[in-house]
Amino acid sequence: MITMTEIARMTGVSQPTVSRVLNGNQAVNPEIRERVLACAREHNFQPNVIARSLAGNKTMLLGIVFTDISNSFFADLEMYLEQEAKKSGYSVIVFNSGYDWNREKECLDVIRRYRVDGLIIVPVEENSERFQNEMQNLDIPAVALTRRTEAMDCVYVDHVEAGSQVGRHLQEQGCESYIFVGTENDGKYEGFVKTLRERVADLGSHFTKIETKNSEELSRILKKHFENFPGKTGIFAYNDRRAVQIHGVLQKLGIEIPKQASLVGFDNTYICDFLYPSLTSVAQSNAEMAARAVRRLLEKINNPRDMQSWNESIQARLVIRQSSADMEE
Amino acid sequence: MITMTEIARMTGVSQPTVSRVLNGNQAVNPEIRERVLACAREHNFQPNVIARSLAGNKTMLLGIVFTDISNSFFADLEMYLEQEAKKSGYSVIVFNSGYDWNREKECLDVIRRYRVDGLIIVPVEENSERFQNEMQNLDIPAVALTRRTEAMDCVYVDHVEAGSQVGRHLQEQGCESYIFVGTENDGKYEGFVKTLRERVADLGSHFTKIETKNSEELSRILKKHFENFPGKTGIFAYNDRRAVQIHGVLQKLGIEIPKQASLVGFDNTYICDFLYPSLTSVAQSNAEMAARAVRRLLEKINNPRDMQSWNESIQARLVIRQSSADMEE
DNA sequence: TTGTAGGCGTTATCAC
DNA sequence: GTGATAACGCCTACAA
Repeated sequence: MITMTEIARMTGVSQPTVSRVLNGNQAVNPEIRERVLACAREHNFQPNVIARSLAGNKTMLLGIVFTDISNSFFADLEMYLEQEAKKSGYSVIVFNSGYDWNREKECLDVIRRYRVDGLIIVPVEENSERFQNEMQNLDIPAVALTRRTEAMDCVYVDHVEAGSQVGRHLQEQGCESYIFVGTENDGKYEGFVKTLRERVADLGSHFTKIETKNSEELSRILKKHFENFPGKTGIFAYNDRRAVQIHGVLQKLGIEIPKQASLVGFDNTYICDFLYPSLTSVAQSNAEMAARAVRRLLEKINNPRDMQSWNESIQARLVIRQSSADMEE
Repeated sequence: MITMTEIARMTGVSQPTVSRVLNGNQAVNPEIRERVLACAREHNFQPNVIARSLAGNKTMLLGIVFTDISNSFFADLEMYLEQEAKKSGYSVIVFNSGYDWNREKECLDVIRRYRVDGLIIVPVEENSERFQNEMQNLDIPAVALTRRTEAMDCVYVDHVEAGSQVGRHLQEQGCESYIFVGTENDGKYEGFVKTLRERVADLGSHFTKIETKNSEELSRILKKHFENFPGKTGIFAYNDRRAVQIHGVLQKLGIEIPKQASLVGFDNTYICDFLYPSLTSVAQSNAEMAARAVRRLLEKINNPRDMQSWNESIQARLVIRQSSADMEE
C-alpha cells in the first residue's frame, strides 16, 4: 500500500507537504496540491492510521466488550454503537466476555494494548470489588452500557421502573395471581414485586417465581399452577426469548391467552408482533442508549479532566399487545 | 501507560533488552530478567500493539464486514469469529454495511487504513463487477462468508442443496401444493423448485411464491390460497423470522399445522423449539462456518503467495419438528 | 509556502 | 548477553 513518502518521491515534494495536502491542513501551492492529489487518487492512497496513531497519540478506536453478542439485544446495540462511532470517525473493536470475569479481564488487557481512545462495556459483574478496581486503574475513558453501577459512568434502562409498569399493567388486567420468570437478582423482579405488594393484598400466596429454562419442567409447573388457581394469572418473563417459550408451553397446555394467562416479555424483539396471540413486551430504546453512550464517551475523550461522574437512565416503554390484554382487532 | 523505554530507565538496562525479556525471545541474564519482569508487573505493562504493528508490519487485526449484525444469524457468526480469531491472538474490528454497497466500500477503505492483516466479509453483492474489482485491488488476504462467489475465497452453506432437501421433505409429507416465501434470487428457491419439478407432475399450477413481508397482505394471500386448495400445502420460508410470521398468521386463520399446512423455516434459531407447534427448520452450522473462514484466512495470511483459489460449502441440515410432520410427542 | 528534524514505541540487525 | 542504531509511516514543530 502506498505511503506519503512514496507519493512525495513520485511528485518531487517533501513528505510533510504531502501530509498537508492530504489532510487539507494548510495552504499549499495549488499546482502541487493537484499533483499530489492526482497521484494519491491514482494509487488509491489510504493513510496508515496505525502510524498516525503512534504519532498523534489517538487511535480513533473504541473498544467494546459485550457479554455475548449472539444475544440479539446486544447485537442490536452493537449496530447502533458502530453507527454512532462512525459519525465521529471512530471504528470499533469488539470483544465478548461470555459472562466470564476472567475473559472480561483478558479483553480489557487486549484493549489496553491497542491503546483505544475509549471503552464501552457491558460488565459481567458491575458491582464486584475486583471489577471496580479494574475500572479505577484503567486509564481509558469508559462508559458502562445497560448496567447501573456507581463505579463508573453508565447508561442503562431502569429495570426497576419497568418491572413496576408491568406489575401495574397486569394488575389492571384483573389478574389474581402472578408469576415472575427469572431470578430475584434483577431490577425487574424488584420493581414488579414492589408494585404488586402495594396493590395486591396478601400477595405472598398468589406469587410464584420460576427459574427453570427447561421446557418440560416449565410445562409441569405451569400445568400444576393452573390446576390450583382458576383465576387469571399474570406472567412476566425477564426476556422475550423466555416469554416465547412460555407462550408455546401455554398453547400446548391449552391455556387461553390472555383469558387465563396474561403474558408479558421484555426487549420488544421482532417476534412479539409475529406470534399469535402477539406478545406484550417492554421496549428498551437501543438506538438511544447506544447513541448516548457513545456521545458521552466522546465527551470524556475530548475533555479528559474535569468530568463529573455521570449516569443516565432511560425509560422503558410497555408495548401492549394481545397476549396481556383484550384488544379489538 | 508505561512503555519499554521507561522500564529500561527504571531498571538501568537498554530498551531492546526490556523487549527481549518481555517477549521471551533470547537468553538474558536471569537477574536482569527478574528485575525487568518485576517492574513490568508492578506497573501493569501492556505492550503497545500500535507501535509493534508499525515496526513489525503486522496489526493482529482482522477486519469483519457484516451486512447487518443486528440479524442474530450474523451476530452468532461474529461471536464464533471473534472466538476463533482470539485463539491465534487476533482481534476483530467490526463494520456493518447495511446492505448498501457504498457503505460497504467505505468500510473497506477504513479497513485498509487500519492495515488489518486479513478481511472477512459478507458481501452485499458478491457477483457484481464493481465488487469483484474491489476485491481484485484489495491487497489484503480475504475470505467471503455465507456467500458464494468466484471472485474470492469463500465459505458458505449450500442453499441450493438445502432447498432441495426441503422440497423432498415436504413432498414426502404428502403435500399437494407448495409455497415459497422469499425471492427467486435465492439458491433455496432454485433447489426447492428443481426438486419439486422432478417429483411433482404439473407443478406449475400448484406452486406459489410470496414476496411480501406485510402481515395483513400475507394473511389475505394465505386465506385465499387455503380456500382454493383443500389439500395439504407445503410452505418454505427463506428464514425463521419470516416462518414465525407465517406461523402466527396461520394460527390466526385457524389453519392447522401441520395437518393443512406443513411449514419449514431456515436458520434453526432458538425460536424453533419454543413455538407451538415447534418449527421445522434448516440448520446452518455457524460455529463451523466461522472456524473454517478464520482458519483459511490465517493460512492465507501466513502463506501470502502460492494460494490456490478456494471455496468450501457446508452442508445444511434439516431439523424436523412438529410444524411439518406428524410426530409422536 | 515548503523542507528539515525529531519523535511516537516497538522490532530487527548489527556490533561489542 | 547486551547495547547502539535504523526503521516502520505519520505528525508537529521549527527553520528557511
